[in-house]
Amino acid sequence: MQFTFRPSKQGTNQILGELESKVMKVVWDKCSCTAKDVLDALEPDRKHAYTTIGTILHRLRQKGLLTRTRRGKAFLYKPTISQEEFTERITRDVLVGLLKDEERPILSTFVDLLSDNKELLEELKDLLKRKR
Amino acid sequence: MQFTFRPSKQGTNQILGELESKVMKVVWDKCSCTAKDVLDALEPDRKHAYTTIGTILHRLRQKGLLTRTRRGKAFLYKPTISQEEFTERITRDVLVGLLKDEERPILSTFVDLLSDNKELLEELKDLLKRKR
DNA sequence: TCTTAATACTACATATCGTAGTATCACTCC
DNA sequence: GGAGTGATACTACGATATGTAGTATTAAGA
Repeated sequence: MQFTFRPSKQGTNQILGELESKVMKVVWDKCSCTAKDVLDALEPDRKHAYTTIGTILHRLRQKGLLTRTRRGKAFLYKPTISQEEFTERITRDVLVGLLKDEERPILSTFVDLLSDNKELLEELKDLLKRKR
Repeated sequence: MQFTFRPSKQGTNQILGELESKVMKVVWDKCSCTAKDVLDALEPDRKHAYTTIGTILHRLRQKGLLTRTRRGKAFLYKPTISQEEFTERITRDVLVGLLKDEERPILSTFVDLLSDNKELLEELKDLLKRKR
């Protein structure tokens, strides 16, 4: 999967569109559900057309994030990857992307950003110790 | 400046379009130049229309990456930020974007990625030591 | 086989980026 | 100080991503 990362956004929204994000969250939450289920779960947000959800579900399948199986008249959508795995993969890919450029001051910038946060700093030190 | 980061691309191309990237590189390289200069510098690549460069230059100004001053008949374009500063800023913003999500396993993933590279690992340790 | 819920297909809007044509502007030279 | 022309502004089209939803078609189940 090829994606773009939007640092200014939040969570999965940094990768997916707003509605795509919401839909994925519902499917992750329910583990497997129909388009109708998604529509109902989204309802508190705003009323979307049934077909809008269908389109989003279709696109998420194209992106490889969902599969589906028929259940009676409708389809049952399932994530191909857990939210945790998704987050991990994104984190990894973004970092790999950053590390590609050897001119990029990623180490110093990273440590710099962590400076404000003692806990993270300690955690990083621990991780490094364990690497030895 | 709001941007999207494309991990799969290379260098400034992770942020800017392909042509935008090439144009910025020329301007950074020459420190200041006209549209004509850019066109000539790009020539080895491929022949673009003069007006295409104009459009790109205009968009880069909109993005706050270039300013210009008149020099005779033409304008002289200058970067508002050095390539190093740009790279730094991008690196910083992307990392901040990653750190926003506390569920994101950024530390462990980072250390993991560095595992293959003894030098980087050492550099990181040094940076941390100096932080104390 | 018919009904109808559900999906597929199509389409429009906005945004970004590559592309370039036409209209207009402003130096510079006579 | 007017004309010529090089340079820029404005406009526009195509492609892709995303939100949106209407219409056409399909297939489950009675």
